[in-house]
Amino acid sequence: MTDSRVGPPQTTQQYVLGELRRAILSGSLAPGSPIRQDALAEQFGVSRVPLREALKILEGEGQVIYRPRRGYAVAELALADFLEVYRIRQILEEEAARQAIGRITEEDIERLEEAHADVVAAGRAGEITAMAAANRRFHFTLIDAAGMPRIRRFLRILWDATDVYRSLYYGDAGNRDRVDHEHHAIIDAVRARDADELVRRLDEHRSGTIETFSAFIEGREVRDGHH
Amino acid sequence: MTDSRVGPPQTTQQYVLGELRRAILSGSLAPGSPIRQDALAEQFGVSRVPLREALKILEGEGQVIYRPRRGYAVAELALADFLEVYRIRQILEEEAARQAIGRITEEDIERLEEAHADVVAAGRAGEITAMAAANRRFHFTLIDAAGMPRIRRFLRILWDATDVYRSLYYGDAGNRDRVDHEHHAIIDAVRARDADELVRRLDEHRSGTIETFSAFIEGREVRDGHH
DNA sequence: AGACTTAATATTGGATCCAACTTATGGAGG
DNA sequence: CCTCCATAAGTTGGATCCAATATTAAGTCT
Repeated sequence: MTDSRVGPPQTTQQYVLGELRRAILSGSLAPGSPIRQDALAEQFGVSRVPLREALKILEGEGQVIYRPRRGYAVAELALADFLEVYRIRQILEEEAARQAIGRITEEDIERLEEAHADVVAAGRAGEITAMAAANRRFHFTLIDAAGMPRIRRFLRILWDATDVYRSLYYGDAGNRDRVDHEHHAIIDAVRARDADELVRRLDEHRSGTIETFSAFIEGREVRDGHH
Repeated sequence: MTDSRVGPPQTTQQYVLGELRRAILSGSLAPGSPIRQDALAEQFGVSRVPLREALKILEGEGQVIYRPRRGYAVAELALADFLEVYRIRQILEEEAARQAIGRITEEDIERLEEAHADVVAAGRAGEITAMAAANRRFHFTLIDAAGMPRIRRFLRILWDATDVYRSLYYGDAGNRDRVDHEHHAIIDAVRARDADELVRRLDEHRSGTIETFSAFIEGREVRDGHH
């Protein structure tokens, strides 16, 4: 997803990192559950050393929580955390969009349209995971055009933090149509090199997911008694 | 290993992480230089395992660069990187400041003044390191008041990225006076609960350092022939 | 002399082992 | 029945060891 390029023989820690991301995303490592290093390492067929280094990366991204001598646990997103993530995304994506408008090339825009076509195709096929992946490619094509590597990194972390919930949104067919329209509007704004319009469209695009996620997380918090 | 530390018994990786930060900050690990794990581990009196975990954290923060099978090297800041860091700081610190204005307590403001007093005192004593530390406490008191942990984390990373150069700025007595005035203006804006004014003052405060650093980094790049 | 091969040396990556600490378990006493 | 303490089991943290790869040095051939 992030760096799943093939070719150079991967190190074990990179492999484990990928598996961990997948496990967290798929929910087989549920939010809040402790991570037993021995069991996981055996499951992955590796020793604990590369597992621990991968966990350190995830800790830095806030995907897992670490307490010395107590070990790691999968992070849980409280509603407040979730809203903060989206607020920061709004701020940083605005900056990235404005930078991108002045630098984006015709090829980038083609990639944008390709990614969007993949989103629609995956949506029709009902392949939620592929849809989420294409959606991410769509948005990061724009973000990459800004040429700001640190913003890019932060945004990747923020996207990862809420990725667990993304399938929720795409599961609904109505939302899929909505995404279709909104992506079109985004592409149009890019074509027109209209930064203000682009930012407006991006905000609009985000607002839909915020509502869906907020409702879900709030429900979960009430259920689990996080008060 | 000398256990001359206070508080909860630290793990070795935390100790090593602190030492690494110090070494990078002080320049004894110079930007661009490769990190020989064996030598460093011996120097710190530990094995390579905790060292590597600490390096993974620094990699996540962008303080070191990692290439599989080639090892780690201390990161170098190109001018473009530097400007990006400050641009992101401007954006995120504006958000933090606006949130803080509505939530900051009288005690927080007292802490702000205390930290500033420490800045001035250290400045007079010519203790650059202490001055930088107090300055950081000053700014993060404000940032903490925003109650946005992710913004806080990002800002810490951004501050760390440029900390190597900070002593440069504080070395100059004129800059020290300038900081004194600007901090006062910031505190006044907080007291008045004037968010717009606060953001203006923060921007102004940042602009001074940008000039100093830019000139320095540009000079270094020309010297070292970074194209 | 320079380019290419091949051997040596250095360095990183990962596995195993042991120590230190934390959490769970089982009594003993109130 | 509950609390407190001691013990046992489980888990993490770190050191050492070995394998895999990268880098440097030496040698060979044109």
